[in-house]
Amino acid sequence: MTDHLLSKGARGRPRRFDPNAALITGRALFHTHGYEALGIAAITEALGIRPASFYAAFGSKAAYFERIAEAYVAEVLPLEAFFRDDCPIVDSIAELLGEAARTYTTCSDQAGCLVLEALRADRSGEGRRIAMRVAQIRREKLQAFIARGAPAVAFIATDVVTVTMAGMSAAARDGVSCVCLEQVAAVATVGLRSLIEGSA
Amino acid sequence: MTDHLLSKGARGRPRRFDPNAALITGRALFHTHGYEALGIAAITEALGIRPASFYAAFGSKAAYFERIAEAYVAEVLPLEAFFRDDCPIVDSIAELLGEAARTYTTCSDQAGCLVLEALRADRSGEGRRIAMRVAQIRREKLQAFIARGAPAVAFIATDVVTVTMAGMSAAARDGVSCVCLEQVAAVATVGLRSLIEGSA
DNA sequence: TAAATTATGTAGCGATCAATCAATAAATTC
DNA sequence: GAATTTATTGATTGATCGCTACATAATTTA
Repeated sequence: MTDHLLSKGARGRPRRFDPNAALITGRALFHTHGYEALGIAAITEALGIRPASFYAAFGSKAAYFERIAEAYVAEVLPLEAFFRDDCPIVDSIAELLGEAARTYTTCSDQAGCLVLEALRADRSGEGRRIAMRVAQIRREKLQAFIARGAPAVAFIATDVVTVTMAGMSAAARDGVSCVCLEQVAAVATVGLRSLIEGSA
Repeated sequence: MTDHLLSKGARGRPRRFDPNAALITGRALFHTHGYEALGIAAITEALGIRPASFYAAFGSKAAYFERIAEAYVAEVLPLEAFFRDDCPIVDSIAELLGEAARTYTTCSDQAGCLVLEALRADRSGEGRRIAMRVAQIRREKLQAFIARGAPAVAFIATDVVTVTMAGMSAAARDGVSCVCLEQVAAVATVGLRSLIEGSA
């Protein structure tokens, strides 16, 4: 329980809070309020610590968010889990879009994708820079997966998936239900199937 | 040129700026920077006036934005221009999505839809409230148009169009090109055609 | 026990936010 | 010309932003 406080050979005064738990809490806070709208005051109050402790542990709000965003994409809708070589590419995409519909609507006050919504919320700030980088890495990974099964249309198919997921994330934020998004995902899949099979 | 200054029967000291021109300028500013990120200081500097003059003319930043947003939806991608009874509904949608692809990418520093991007940028503020209302009215109008040609699937088709346009606006903001978005629109149209024709 | 190290609490930094106040200037009406 | 009306200028207001300086507290190492 308090292992993190008494770690081996840690000199100096021990922390009174768990940085890992603080990342979990911060993830929920950023998902609910967005990057810009979530202030240090709200973060430190939720964590039960003072700003000085926050900055000693994480460096800056941007660095804190960056760690949270990277952990998020590694855990939520991991592309590796959807794209397997024994499965037609369009079926993988259909699964991904359907699961996105469900994931984006699981919690009403944390609707949509943490990264995609942060990307939209910031126009030029540090939050956008971070979300942009994380989203871009994910996009390239997605394109590589699609290229294995449909190289001729990998670029455009990636754009379609990206646009659809961004739109679904936005719609989820606006209150669109899970079943509606699942239907949207199904319609998008029809178009993608036509695109991919037409290129075979 | 200065007609607005010398309007008939206007008592009191005349304005030194044109409110209509200020709305045009503000539209470009909001489109570029977003609602939250655009401050009164930047607005008044761009208009060449002092904050007090701005508030005397428009009341508040929110009211200023509301007038701009309403003028925007009335002018940009007007639904009435796309949906005519002598035209299959899916063709109207295809035209709308294609034109959205072009509109959203005409100016790189004003990419995407002014209203949809404002909707995404604000999580709970006044900007979101306004953009939400404007977008909702537009959504209902779109659904009514689609229902005339495809009543059985009007709701889901409206969701598909809404999600696609929100995603295209986001992608345009992130630098996706016009031709890419046109291809995305074409793929989405394939799915919609299947949906609508399957319900006939 | 002394020195070194690290985290904490308190307090506040300068900047920016939307919005406003009082005083003044410029027009019309009487 | 005097009164009225409206817009202007200039200086702020209180709140909040991300962030930090400083002294103190709590731990390890020597």
